[in-house]
Amino acid sequence: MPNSKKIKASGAEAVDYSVRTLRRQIVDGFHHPSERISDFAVSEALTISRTSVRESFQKLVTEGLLFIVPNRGAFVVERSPEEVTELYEVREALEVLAVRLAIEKASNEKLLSLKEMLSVTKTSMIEHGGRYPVEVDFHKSICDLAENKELAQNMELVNCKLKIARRQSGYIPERARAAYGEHGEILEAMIRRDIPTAENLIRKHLLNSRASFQNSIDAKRSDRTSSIKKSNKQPLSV
Amino acid sequence: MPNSKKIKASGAEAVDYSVRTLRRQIVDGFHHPSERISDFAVSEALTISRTSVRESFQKLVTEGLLFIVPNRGAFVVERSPEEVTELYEVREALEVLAVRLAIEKASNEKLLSLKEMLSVTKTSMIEHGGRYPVEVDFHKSICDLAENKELAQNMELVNCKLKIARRQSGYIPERARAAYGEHGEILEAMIRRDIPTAENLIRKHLLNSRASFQNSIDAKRSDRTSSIKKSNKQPLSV
DNA sequence: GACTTTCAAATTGTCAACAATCTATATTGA
DNA sequence: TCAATATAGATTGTTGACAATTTGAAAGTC
Repeated sequence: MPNSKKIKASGAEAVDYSVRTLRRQIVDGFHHPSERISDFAVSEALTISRTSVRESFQKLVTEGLLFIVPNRGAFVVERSPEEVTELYEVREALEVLAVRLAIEKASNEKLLSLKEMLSVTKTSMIEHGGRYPVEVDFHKSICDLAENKELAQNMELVNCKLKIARRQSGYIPERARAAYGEHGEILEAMIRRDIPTAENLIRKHLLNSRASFQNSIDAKRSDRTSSIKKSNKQPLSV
Repeated sequence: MPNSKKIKASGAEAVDYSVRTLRRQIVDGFHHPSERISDFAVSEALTISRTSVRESFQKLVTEGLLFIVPNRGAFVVERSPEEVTELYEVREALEVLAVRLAIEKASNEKLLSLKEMLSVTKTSMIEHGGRYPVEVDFHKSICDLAENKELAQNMELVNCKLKIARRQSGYIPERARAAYGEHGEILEAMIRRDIPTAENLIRKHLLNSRASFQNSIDAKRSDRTSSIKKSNKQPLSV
């Protein structure tokens, strides 16, 4: 278990420390779905008490990343293809709302600065050999412009779950490039304050993302017999 | 503190017991917004350990019902009018999705049985002197028909938060009657499999609900000086 | 009298230990 | 050899206790 920080959090932060560490480890694929996570092991790794770890387990259960079987322990949630479809359905509803609110609320300056950021991202993408840097999250930016914390929280949870599911598929450079183009189109519609077009575009964008993801899963499944280890690379929010 | 059940939950259920009890108490208004809840007091009332109560606090924080100030304790979340607006915006997105999915998935039998239930509810409403019985939740039924657990979970959390906020307003019989009529119209459109109309109707319905709620709040605020205690009645999901 | 300082009671954050439960190995019997 | 049982080890669920922090009243100062 990688302890990026062994520094014990002072005050009331042991639980928070545990939550942050475990969430990152699960999202980054250090703990794979259906794996059991021992509270004792975590408490030793983070040098905090089991009590704090168990409190963090409860938070992660509510976030939908873990489930607890009584007297058996905590396990990383594994999602069926049907559940991934459900996640995409909810995500679409939330993202469409985000786009609409962002159009209604965001100033021209903010939209143009996002466009500028997108352009920088494109350059950066070329430099990284076609790799779309995750730290610049287009969808997160839109959500911020929507200025709705409830929406942000719901989107965060849904996208976190999707990110975990998406780890099964590898990184697809063509899809990342296509996604960049689609982001640009959506933003152009937003700058024109054209709500219907922007909503349609984000719907199509998410449909493409979903199709690419599910194709990739199906492809992986067909050559499951090969012993090639699954990619450890970071999946994207595209 | 009312202990509806003093029976100690066996196995790994102490936390769950605490979560259910506290959630109900908060939603039912036994604990008002901004009130501090002492883990020690709860542990004594439920005859379980503080550890279990504290684990349940973490769950309720993630659900958005509590917030924790380090070394100060847990407090019931209080929502500003702006945050209520945010909740309604997200609720609308989720409910519209629920209606669409329900139209796509539900059988005629299920829709007609819901219509039947609505009719029974109307009769029951008249018997109860215009009081819309909460146990029959139209919106929850639609959500069940949508067959999307992720959606159900998000809606549950959002509606739970709205229920708490709505406690500030009293029960408005006229609104309940109007809501009943609107529910009927929505259902008729669903039976006709008319997605656009059903979506428009649910949007209008939620807009009306929101307007009624906010008017009621404003009215209450204007005669805040009167010492009449706020109603302890159960608010509705209309 | 108003304002700071001190200090004790109360509450929270954390921990280590005990009891209950599960798991996996070893043993027994056919 | 295989299945069923017994048992020891490991893991979880729960508890009470200790340390750290906050609160609020009492005492002291200007």
